[in-house]
Amino acid sequence: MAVTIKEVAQRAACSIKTVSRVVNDEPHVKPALRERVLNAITELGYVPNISARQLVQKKSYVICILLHSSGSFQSTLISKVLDLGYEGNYEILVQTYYPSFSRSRDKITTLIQQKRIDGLVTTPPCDSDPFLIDLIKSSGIAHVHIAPFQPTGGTPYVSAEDYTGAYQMTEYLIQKGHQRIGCLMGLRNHRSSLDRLFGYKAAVEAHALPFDVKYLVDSENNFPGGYNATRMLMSLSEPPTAIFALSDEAAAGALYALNELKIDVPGQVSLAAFGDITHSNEIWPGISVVKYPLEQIVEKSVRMLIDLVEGLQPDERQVIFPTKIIERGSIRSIAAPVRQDNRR
Amino acid sequence: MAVTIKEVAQRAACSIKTVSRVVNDEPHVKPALRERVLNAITELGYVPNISARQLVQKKSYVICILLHSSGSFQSTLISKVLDLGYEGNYEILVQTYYPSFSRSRDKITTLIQQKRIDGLVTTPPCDSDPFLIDLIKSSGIAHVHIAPFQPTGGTPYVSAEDYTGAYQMTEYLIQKGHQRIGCLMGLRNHRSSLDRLFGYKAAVEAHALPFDVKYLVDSENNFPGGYNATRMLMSLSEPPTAIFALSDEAAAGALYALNELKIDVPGQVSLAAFGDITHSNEIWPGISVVKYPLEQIVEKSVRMLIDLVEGLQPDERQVIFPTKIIERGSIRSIAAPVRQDNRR
DNA sequence: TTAATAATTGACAACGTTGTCAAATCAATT
DNA sequence: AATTGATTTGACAACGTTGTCAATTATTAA
Repeated sequence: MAVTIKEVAQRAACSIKTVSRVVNDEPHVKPALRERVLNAITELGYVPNISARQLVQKKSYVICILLHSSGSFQSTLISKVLDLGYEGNYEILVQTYYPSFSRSRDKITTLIQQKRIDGLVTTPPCDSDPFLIDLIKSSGIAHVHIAPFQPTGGTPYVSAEDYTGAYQMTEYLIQKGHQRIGCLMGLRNHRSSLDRLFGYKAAVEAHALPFDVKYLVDSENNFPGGYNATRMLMSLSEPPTAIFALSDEAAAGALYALNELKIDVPGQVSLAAFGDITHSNEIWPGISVVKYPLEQIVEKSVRMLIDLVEGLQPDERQVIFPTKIIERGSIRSIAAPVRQDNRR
Repeated sequence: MAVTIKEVAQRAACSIKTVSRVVNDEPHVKPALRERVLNAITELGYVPNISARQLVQKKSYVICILLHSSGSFQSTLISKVLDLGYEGNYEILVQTYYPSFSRSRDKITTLIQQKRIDGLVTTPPCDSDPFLIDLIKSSGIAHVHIAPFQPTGGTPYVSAEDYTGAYQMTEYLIQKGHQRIGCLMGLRNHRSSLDRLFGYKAAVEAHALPFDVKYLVDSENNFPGGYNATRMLMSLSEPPTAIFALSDEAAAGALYALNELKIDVPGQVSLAAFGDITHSNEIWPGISVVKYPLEQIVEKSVRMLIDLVEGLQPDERQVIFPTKIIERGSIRSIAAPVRQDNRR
């Protein structure tokens, strides 16, 4: 049915190897012959059979990106990855991975063993699963990792300035006169969230503000988390004048809670967020954010992985993208009140 | 490096063909020998090479689902699809497709020509691209289609009761005493939205209410669309007492607009939506909806596709799932006012 | 027991490509 | 013109499976 390399060779009156060379842009074919082969290819509508190539090259030309679950972070990531699928020879297989879930483990094991994938990009918290890390190590499959640290020594990774970004936003709030800054932090087992928290804390301390644990509220990185944490913050005897949510979703919950409490933003309370990953500006217009450059991170990690798969040593093995503050009007300057404590 | 079928055969002292039979659960192997082969397989850690199998069977064991762009509909769909990837022999390749975009066309053409995919699930509006439909037809690739009609005669499809669901919700609102029901409709080239609109219209007319075009507002299926349309509706001299948004995102925009206008939901205006696709109940708690069974649809369409790929004629070629109304408290009964017109 | 039939097993040729290496051709130098 | 060396080309063996069909063995019927 399908046209094979043999038929092309016949038509171009040369050997199949020559056709192969032309198809793969290898040198050592004279222009005239190359032309003849190219013509034969178009005339016959020849398309190389990938399975045969895979068989002999022991390569699947499929790379895989592992995700934990699907939320807004994931959906942005996925859409970026899917668009990368337009490039090059590689198909991109997206697969969910739930740590300690045996079906996840079986699936990824099979994918690797059957050589259906040449490489793997992981995102937290997948990389904290020892089984997965062991599997990757022992199989020797190419691996790049999206997160602010190395799960296994020396694994290349791509990340953003979580610490610095949070530090800068906190400092910015302080410079606007805020002294009581509530912080909606994410889960403690998520390294990015932790780094952001450290950045917040460092900025507060650097400016000799009282670091008060009561302004630090645990909250999952989602809407109800931000909602509940904000209700709690605003019920304090000395409520914060600014709230810094370490995720988009928590910020959305915070905004909702403030609306409900008839607290004007930014009139009465300023709001800042870390993320801007979802189309948050469309859904919740006007929240000032530290932009997390997810799209750049995803693109870079895939490109690094392809380099690794192709045996090129990437020039960088750790890439950290800068963050930046985007002002959208949810932060207001307030007159700095007289400092109460911390004056020695 | 990797263990091959040959080595297993050697160890089990039989032919490679016998090993193949055991691996593929074919008959005609005596229990004792089968046992021996199975042992050899575990002892050596043998895993069949998929590329070789692909080569000889002319089958990729990858199926593809095409999407237009990434939004919340897409993200739910994707996460469902990704979880289906835990089953069976097929990997699922998710690929964006933008009608009339040449890179999209090249990509899908290549995927099909290189036999990297065995089958294809399409979602609107991809299926309205004549190039894609032609390609699918001429290549003869297996195809299932998520939408309320057939783009090409006889293509199997999976869908939901868009018309009936909208009819029922509208009727429900009417029974609650509402006579002026605003409708935020989606784009007119999206067949599902159209069907919903027809359902709304039919219900209004069936109850002898005045069908007034001013209550029918164009709005893209997103937040700003719903926001703007609602502002417009509420500025009418006789604003609606209920708003029916034909998508989740538009409903979110509507709720935001109503909040901004200090209009209580459901105290002053009732709100209903069609969708519940996103985790809308978490993000915008309490909107009453017609549930669109996206997850069932996706699962069914993939299973149908696999059946088609395997040459099984699926028993159903059109599957339409029912919708249902979920009350979450955004709809209020109002005393039926005296009918003004329509009394003859 | 023998013949006929059914079940089991294996030898070997595909599948369509790329890698290896030898042969053939060409260009450059003596 | 002969020799050398580089370039171009091709023959053929992988790659690891499954499909075909023949050979073998077991089972049944006469």
